Amino acid sequence: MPEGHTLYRLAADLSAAFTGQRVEVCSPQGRFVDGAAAVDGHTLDGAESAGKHLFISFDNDWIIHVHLGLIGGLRIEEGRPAEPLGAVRLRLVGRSAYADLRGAITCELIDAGARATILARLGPDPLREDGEPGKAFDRIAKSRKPIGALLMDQSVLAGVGNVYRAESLFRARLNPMTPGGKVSRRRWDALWADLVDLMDHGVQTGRIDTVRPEHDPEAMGRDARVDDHGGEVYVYRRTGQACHVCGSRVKTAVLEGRNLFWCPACQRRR
DNA sequence: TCAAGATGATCAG
DNA sequence: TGATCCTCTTGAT
Repeated sequence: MPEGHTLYRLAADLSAAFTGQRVEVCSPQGRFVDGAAAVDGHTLDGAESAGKHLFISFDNDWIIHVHLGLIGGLRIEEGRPAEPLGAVRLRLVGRSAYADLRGAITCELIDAGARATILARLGPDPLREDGEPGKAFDRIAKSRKPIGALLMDQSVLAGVGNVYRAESLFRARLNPMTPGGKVSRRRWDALWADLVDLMDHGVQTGRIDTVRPEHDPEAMGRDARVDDHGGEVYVYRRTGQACHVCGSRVKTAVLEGRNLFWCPACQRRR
């Protein structure tokens, strides 16, 4: 379930659970044995996220770089570690908690230089205080690609995934196929501010709620849907159902290899 | 029991 | 653009 807010939360939770502790590091699955051995028994200095990337730093200058991809997951549990269940790529064991990583697309050992290279590839992250929306706008304004594709491009904007893409565009009443160059600076700034707000809420609650009483009291309770991912949404995975706002049927199409959802009436192309 | 799909990204052609 | 990788859950058979 990883979009940027998930990684941000994980970094905070990992830091809270393990920072300053000597941790046991292993790879029960066997696919990260050498990397785990390089930091096993060392003190964990902290964890941070950037977009959908997670960096776990150790006192011997090695960093574990994790990208969960579509299906990866990292769970932190209290107490002594249980027998590993399933394919646990990486396990961290601290004084009173342990963490298991499964299904990640990337789990590798890197140094500070490689970390800097990864960060340099990423666009601004709405969750980071140093995120500069103007940098993303420079790319968007020059592009003829649809805004629905640009939002998913991590070199344009880091941390936004398929749910935030669909929902933020709906809330902006912006058609996903609108070319980047046709999006005004004013609309982009509003979209960015909304993403900051939505993703910050995601960090606080651990779920993606975009239909919220303070934003849209009328939509709440009318036909609000709690999606399987655990949040209340306007269009995401609501194909064929009535739009909460206008009643039109929510449409879907594949864009950038992922399912895109939008309301053809509220997000009419201008 | 098996196949499909899922909040992602990369690489070859 | 399509194939591929990673794991788990859900729904069809």
